[in-house]
Amino acid sequence: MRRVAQALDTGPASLYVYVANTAELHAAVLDELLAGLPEDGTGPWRTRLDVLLRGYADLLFTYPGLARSALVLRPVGGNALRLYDRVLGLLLEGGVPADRAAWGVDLLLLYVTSNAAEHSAPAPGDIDASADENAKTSALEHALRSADAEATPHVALHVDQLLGGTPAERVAWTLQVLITGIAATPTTVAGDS
Amino acid sequence: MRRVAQALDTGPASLYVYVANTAELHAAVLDELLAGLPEDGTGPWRTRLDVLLRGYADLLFTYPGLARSALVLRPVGGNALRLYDRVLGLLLEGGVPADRAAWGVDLLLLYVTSNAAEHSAPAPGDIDASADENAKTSALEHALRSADAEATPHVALHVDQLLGGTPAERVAWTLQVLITGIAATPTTVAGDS
DNA sequence: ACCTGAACACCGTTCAAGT
DNA sequence: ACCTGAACACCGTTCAAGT
Repeated sequence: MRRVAQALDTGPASLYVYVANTAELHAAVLDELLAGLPEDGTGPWRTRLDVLLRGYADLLFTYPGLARSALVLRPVGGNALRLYDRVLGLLLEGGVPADRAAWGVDLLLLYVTSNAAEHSAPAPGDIDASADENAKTSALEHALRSADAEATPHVALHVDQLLGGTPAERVAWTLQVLITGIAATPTTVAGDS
Repeated sequence: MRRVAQALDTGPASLYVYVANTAELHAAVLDELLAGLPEDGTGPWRTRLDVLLRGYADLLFTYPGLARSALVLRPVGGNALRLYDRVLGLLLEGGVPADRAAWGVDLLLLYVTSNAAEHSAPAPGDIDASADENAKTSALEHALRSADAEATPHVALHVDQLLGGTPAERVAWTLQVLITGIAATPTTVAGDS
């Protein structure tokens, strides 16, 4: 709030004329940015869904603070609704039954959002995000590699696979997992399909 | 930090003798709490996996601040490793190929963590979390119900399904989606299976 | 050597006082 | 009626000074 106010050459109190709190400000900024998502192209639905979700992911990676905000307070602005609609539309185009597709939208966007939030340094010391990222990765790697084979036999046996793959490979795999699972798993709710 | 220090009848500076920062303190507390997860029982692996993940979810729902911390800084303490090991072991027991199971552990725990973080009020005004929860739900419901049928036709057509299901039903469905997808989706990495 | 009081550098939010 | 300076009530972290 204080930084935004400063950029607008006023005091932080002035912002409260337009937004109720920081969460609302974040939501408004995010919805504005969502207008910049690439338009739908041509090609198979699966590819277009990938492009759309990656576009959203890129946006959230660029502004990790917004990813954290979007996680606790779901975006409900006009552009966010259009994003939901596009994801839902693509799943339906792919032949996913409506009830599964409806719940699946939530899951896909939750994954993209939380993945972006996860790979983000905590807000304050935002000076060197990639150094922080490396520190986190090597802390995890060290913990897994020095795992006790007695206490955690499966981890010890499969360290290389636990740590394997590039971030891009893992994201691609995870999206495939989600879409496959969504298409294959009936909901408990009766309804059209 | 200040609250913890006060509970220990000292100043906040004293804590920095034992931890480097707030993130480390959170990680230590979480790992301590993870020791209280229920032991593995008997029955089909799928049920035991559900019980384990729900136990973790309950813990994170009880301390939403820890869920947010665990999201940005992965737990790597001894008890966290045991949790990874148990989840990995159960997937392997279920016949999931090792490479998929290894990546799947990450995804399952990310989902549980981010779901807990999502359903948590922002830290400061933690007075009435359920009121905040209701406000968020009705804001989402209102946004979806008043969706423009022109701009977002799929959303307009499937509002009831988008909003349908109890939280418990959605969690159960999502876990099924994840496990189904994990078991069915080959990784891009060559290796044992 | 180990601990800590006090200060530093921030936050978001409120409200009385201004125009 | 609309805007905002200044204050309030917090944070996490540092470091010089104490024991």
